Amino acid sequence: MSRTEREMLSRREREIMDILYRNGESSASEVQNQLADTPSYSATRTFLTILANKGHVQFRQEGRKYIYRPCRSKKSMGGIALKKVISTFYDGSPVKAFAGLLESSDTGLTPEDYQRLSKLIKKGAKGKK
Amino acid sequence: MSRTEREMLSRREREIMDILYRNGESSASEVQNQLADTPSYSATRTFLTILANKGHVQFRQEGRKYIYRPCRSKKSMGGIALKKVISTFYDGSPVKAFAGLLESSDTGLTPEDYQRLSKLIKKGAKGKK
DNA sequence: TTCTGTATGCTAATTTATTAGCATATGAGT
DNA sequence: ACTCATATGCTAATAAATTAGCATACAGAA
Repeated sequence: MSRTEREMLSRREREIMDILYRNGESSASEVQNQLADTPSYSATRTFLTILANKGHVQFRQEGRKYIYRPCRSKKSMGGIALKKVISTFYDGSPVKAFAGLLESSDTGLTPEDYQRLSKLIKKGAKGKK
Repeated sequence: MSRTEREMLSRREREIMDILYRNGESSASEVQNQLADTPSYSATRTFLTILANKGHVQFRQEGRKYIYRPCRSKKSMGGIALKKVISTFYDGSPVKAFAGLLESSDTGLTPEDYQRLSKLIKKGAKGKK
């Protein structure tokens, strides 16, 4: 299997990866219940097995069931996903992306968040010089 | 066609939408050339037509060719995509996402960027109180 | 023990996505 | 006018994704 084939996820596969990233780890039936247009249990299992074979998820046995989780870290995958969005919608500029986020009316950011952000930026700017 | 059906894009459809969002607008052959594993021209056309029927893209005739572009704005779609990534990988916290971005070694941010960000945050915090 | 609910493994059917092919139109250059 | 390159529209074939079904195992309750 070529690299691009391993990377290439179908819709359901992507959905499942997203669920696993959100949850950290899940059993097959937990995944099934969180899938849109809930498919059969065996359909769900099929995808989990495919994902395991492709090396995207690993699992451990716990009692009678398998618990699945992504192989690669949430953090590193998040970074990749973020960069892709920024590249597609914000001309590759993180600043533009962030500006867009801030100017939406319901940022959901608390005053504390703003403080934290200020700190992060100061720290970043310092590391730069 | 149900709403979820219209929303549901296949891999190629998604790829094409991303290209159109990045470019703003494109002819069929421009799209074709930017697709991974370049498919035939007619395959490309098929997808563009499907996307038009689903209401995701519109087109105008220019000379002898059609120029396609997304129906919905880059800005609003970017916001949605960003929120999805933040929800999947950063516990729904924009602050966490931004922190992750800043701490990666190659942020690509210039000192000017840091200044701009500071300003944005100050402005945001002000609007808040 | 026996029944029940929920696991897994494997297989096969169906639906969807993806592709190429062909007929046809049109503008540009010779 | 004729040819070439490049459009579009439509259709049909191929490949991949998605689904359900069935056999089986095993833990816990009756």
